[in-house]
Amino acid sequence: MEYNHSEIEKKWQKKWEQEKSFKVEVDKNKEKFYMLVEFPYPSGVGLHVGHVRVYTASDVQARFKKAKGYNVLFPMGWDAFGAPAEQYAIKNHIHPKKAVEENIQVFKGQMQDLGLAIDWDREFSTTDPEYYKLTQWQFLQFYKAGLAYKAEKEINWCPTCKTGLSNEDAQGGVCERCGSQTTKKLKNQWVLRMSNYADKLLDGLDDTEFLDKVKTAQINWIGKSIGASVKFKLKDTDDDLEVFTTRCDTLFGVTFMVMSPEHKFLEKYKDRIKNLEEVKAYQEEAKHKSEIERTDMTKDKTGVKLNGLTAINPVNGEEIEIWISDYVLASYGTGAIMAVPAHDDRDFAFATKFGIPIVQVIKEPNTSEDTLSCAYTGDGIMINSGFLNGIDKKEIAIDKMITFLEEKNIGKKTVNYRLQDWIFSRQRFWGEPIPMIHCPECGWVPVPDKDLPVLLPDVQSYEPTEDGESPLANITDWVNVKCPCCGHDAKRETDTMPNWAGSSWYWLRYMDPHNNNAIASKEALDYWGKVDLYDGGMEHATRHLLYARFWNIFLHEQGLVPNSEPFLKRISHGMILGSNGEKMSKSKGNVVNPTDMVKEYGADALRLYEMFIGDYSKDAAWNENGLKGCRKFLNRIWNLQSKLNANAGYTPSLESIINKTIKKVTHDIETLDYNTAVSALMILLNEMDKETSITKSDYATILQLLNPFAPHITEELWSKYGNTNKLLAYEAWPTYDETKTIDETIELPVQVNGKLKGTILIPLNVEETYVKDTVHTQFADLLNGKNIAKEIYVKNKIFNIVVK
RNA sequence: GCCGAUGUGGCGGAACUGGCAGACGCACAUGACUCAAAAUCAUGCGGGAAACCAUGUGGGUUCGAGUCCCACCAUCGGCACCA
Repeated sequence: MEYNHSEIEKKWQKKWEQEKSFKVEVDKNKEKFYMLVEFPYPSGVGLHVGHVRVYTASDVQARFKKAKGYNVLFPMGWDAFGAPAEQYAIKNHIHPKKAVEENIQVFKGQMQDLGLAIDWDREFSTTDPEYYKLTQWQFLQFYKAGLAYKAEKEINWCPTCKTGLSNEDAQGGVCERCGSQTTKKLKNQWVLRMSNYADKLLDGLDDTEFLDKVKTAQINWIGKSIGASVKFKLKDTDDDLEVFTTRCDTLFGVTFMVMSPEHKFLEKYKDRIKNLEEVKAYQEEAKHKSEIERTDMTKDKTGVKLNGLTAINPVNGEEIEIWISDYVLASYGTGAIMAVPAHDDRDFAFATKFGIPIVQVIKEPNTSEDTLSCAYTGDGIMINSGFLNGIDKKEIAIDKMITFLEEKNIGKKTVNYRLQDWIFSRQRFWGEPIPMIHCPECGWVPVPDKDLPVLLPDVQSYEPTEDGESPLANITDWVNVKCPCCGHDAKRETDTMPNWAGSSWYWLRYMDPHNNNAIASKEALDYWGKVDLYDGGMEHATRHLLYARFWNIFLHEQGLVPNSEPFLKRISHGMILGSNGEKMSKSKGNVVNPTDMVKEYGADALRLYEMFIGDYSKDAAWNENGLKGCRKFLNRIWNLQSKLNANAGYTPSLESIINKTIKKVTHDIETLDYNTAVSALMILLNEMDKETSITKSDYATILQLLNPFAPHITEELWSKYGNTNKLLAYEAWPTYDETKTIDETIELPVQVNGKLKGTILIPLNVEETYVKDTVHTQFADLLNGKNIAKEIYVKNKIFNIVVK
């Protein structure tokens, strides 16, 4: 017999809503648990079955922790600024605000159909003026702390989106919004000083329980590297050409230097450069290359020698030629390097191509000194290196060189980071306006707090402009204002914030979402504290997660939030792939719509299936037959009601398996092993089905254990057969008796030479002689005429006989 | 190139600190019910006639290895002309 899922699911969803079953308030008598899942962009296409997996897993945690007695905060909201909403609006010729409203309704409806235990009273969108007022206010705190500045910067530029991008948004030279190749463009930008926080972002990881791969991704992105800065005198000038190196021990092997094509000395000393035309041509060429072309390692090295400029090696006074090449990046270190071709692959390739001398300073073991067919980068004895000669450990040589450089004041120990400041300006319409005003008299002036929020104006066209200006720049009514300082005519900043701004503090807002005066009340911030469990995709490991931590560390320093680190534990989930094992996409025709699945099989079956589909952290391919199987399981749970008898307590023959299952499901939910938790429930059902009848207690327990996965059907059956009149959603999690999870008789495997020959039944913890006798009796045939060399008994585990 | 992860039946996947490999589900096969089909229920289901052989490949440690060690192969992910 099948149950009517639509009827039951609607019934309980309505009940939970009416009773506000999942509404939560600060309650200091209870321990809190904050379950956070990344809030979605409400795009036009609706929920993906991948969302269902993540939200269900979070919901299982939320319901489970609630049943365990925690005060659970499980909120949801909308990250609605940024590309998807804007693209959808442009395509459908509606205002982004309207598009967002429509899409939120679709998303929310789909989430409610899943029966998620969300406190909807805490819902908000990053595009709500009440919310972005506070985003703007926080930007101003960065500004006032000297951490937001406007600067002419070489930035990543997406020619398709016509907007600037941060380094994080242009990873690998590809625009995160549209996938186009990015180029470099010099632009006046708002920037946040995130690089000042590199060490704090690294050290803070120790206070988290992030997955190792998440930590590693962040550590790689921050890219801390310890070395030395060294000054090379520019011959016949007062300037030094400063470089950063991690191998200052090879300083005697420097035979040339390389500046990036953007280096400022090229402009400063253009009069001295004799081949300026050639240099200019090279600079121009570099400028027009995309990031991908520039960083393509397979291409040949290119470069131009600067005629008329030379440097002096500070350790031996030798004159060194200077080149420019695009393999040196303007954005890292000092934008110039000392080249040691004997011991660096890139420098070696460059020197070989252009016929520059190569001086070996580290002796490669077991070779003669003059056979260098490629750069040698290993350990060896220092040679041709003056006071370093004979040292055979690079650490010692480096230390000695740093001491020398510092004594002579020509260099010092330096730390460099790959992490750069956060380019915070976007030339797009659909984002938070940056609340700054430019006055010809006063310069940049922050919008006073009382004038926040700076609302987005209603406009005719929100398409990006050709000239790289924000679409807001054309709206003169909006742009022209009086200076808040002196009253002079002034202009608003027309750039908007990146979509990462709104998501950089949203978890704080959930704590107290209707507070008109502050991010959240002190009471709420103190009580809810850190997010206990934060679920999100790996694609955010070096973007959202880095920005959010940076933002929170800053707020903490300002005394605005109690913790420096916002998230205790970060986990990531695998994707749901199409049935062909490929990523779901319209063009591949393998998209599964969760709404169709809910209609046909029910939300409970869909939830259960997505929890059962496989290891939560790994990708899994969709298989509708698997979903059918889970629906079948729920039908069998439903039909179990026909087997109920009037006996009290657990059925004796089921007592052990019930206790074991409570233990396993509890453990597996805690360790996020949802698939094995579901499997344990299936095993329990199979056992119950074998009985001719079961008790109400038997039934009640399996319903409770199943409840986090399939909340509707269990709630319905609980209302008929449960132990209490309360909703199952309010019931405490079942407990188990450890002694009842232990079997008194065990089946012991018996091996001969490590190969399984059979099993014997023995009482638990029985003495070894008994086991030995039993084995010898039961396996007499096998042992007959054999020479027993050794017998190994591992208590209650195995009996192994070694024969010759 | 560096760092990390993964590799188990036809498929998704189980297997705690080394101790019965393949739990659970799907698919498949046979049977029951049915005029028939679907649904449901029951049984079987890694290979091999068997001894045995099987957890990417080749070695090793061990009474015993999916699990530990060494080498390699493959796939995926992160970083990458980062000095």
